[in-house]
Amino acid sequence: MCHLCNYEQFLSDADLEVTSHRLRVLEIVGNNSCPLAAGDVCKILQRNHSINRVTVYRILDLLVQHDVLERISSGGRASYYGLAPNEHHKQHPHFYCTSCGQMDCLLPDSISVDTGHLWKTYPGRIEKVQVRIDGICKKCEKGLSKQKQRLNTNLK
Amino acid sequence: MCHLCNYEQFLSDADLEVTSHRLRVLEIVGNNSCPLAAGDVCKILQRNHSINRVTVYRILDLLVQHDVLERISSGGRASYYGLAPNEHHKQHPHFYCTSCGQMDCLLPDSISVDTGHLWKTYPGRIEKVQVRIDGICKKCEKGLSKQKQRLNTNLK
DNA sequence: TAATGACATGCAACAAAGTTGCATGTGGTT
DNA sequence: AACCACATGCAACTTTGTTGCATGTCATTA
Repeated sequence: MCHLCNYEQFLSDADLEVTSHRLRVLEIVGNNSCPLAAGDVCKILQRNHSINRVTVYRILDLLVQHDVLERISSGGRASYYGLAPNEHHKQHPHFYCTSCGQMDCLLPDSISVDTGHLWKTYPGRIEKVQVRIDGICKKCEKGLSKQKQRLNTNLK
Repeated sequence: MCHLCNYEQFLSDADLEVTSHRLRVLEIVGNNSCPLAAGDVCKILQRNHSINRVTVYRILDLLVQHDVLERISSGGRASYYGLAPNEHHKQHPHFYCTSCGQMDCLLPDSISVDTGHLWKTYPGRIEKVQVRIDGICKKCEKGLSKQKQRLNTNLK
């Protein structure tokens, strides 16, 4: 989402050792225009480097725990990852295409949500409010792709 | 969610053959106060009847396709199922407890979402706006349960 | 320099949730 | 009775992720 970010700084600010694997995972997720599934990150990394699938999962978990990345659930089975909201990246909703599995970021204020009442009245602890739009993306509507188009074009 | 519903009617209105398995799956989901995962539906059914896991998945899929049920994605790995919005059941947001996996229904107007602008401007087809609150439910906050409490108490 | 310890990574096996292909059962129609 | 459509069962498979343990790496200390 951003080529201006200093990813090394992100890691050390989060008290994480800076390793090449961690940096690469973070760069791939951070520089991508839309959230990526763990499997996608794997595939992209393995085009040029050798890295174990499990390591990718562990790094993603670690980065989510330390609030560097955000885990975004989709209408499908995989979780997606994007940069966590920070001073340069406002929280925003996402669009999930149920046809090709592509997940897009929407503008932060394309949808307004008022959760004020719930925060005041809900008896448990609220950690995150997630808004997701499901539907069919432009490309799929035009019939440019039937299924999992992203996996065949962007990746692999 | 409702004991006033005529589930047989729901099935035939959706042009679906009424079988005992389908009716039982629909009753279990429909009469439960919160959405259930496919595995939960299985366990509940298998307390009194013999039914194959795959059949439960297929029936749930079928009912979602015919807009009798709604598939609700959680912050976890499983999908949850509840009655689809209809004249007696307004669409509403859900609360997902990341500790015990319990998913609760919130009141339809506990959160207000304005998607008007997006509907007018988004270049694809919007099918569903899903709002989910993630957090820790009351029971878990009180330490009444560590993990997967629901599976140990309500079910099984 | 060698030993130590902390932690990052790799690898194999496992697990949960869901899907697929094919066989069998069932109920209505010819 | 023969046939057909469709519901269900069963085994095997897939995807996504997790766990336990072995190994590698690097900084610190003896």
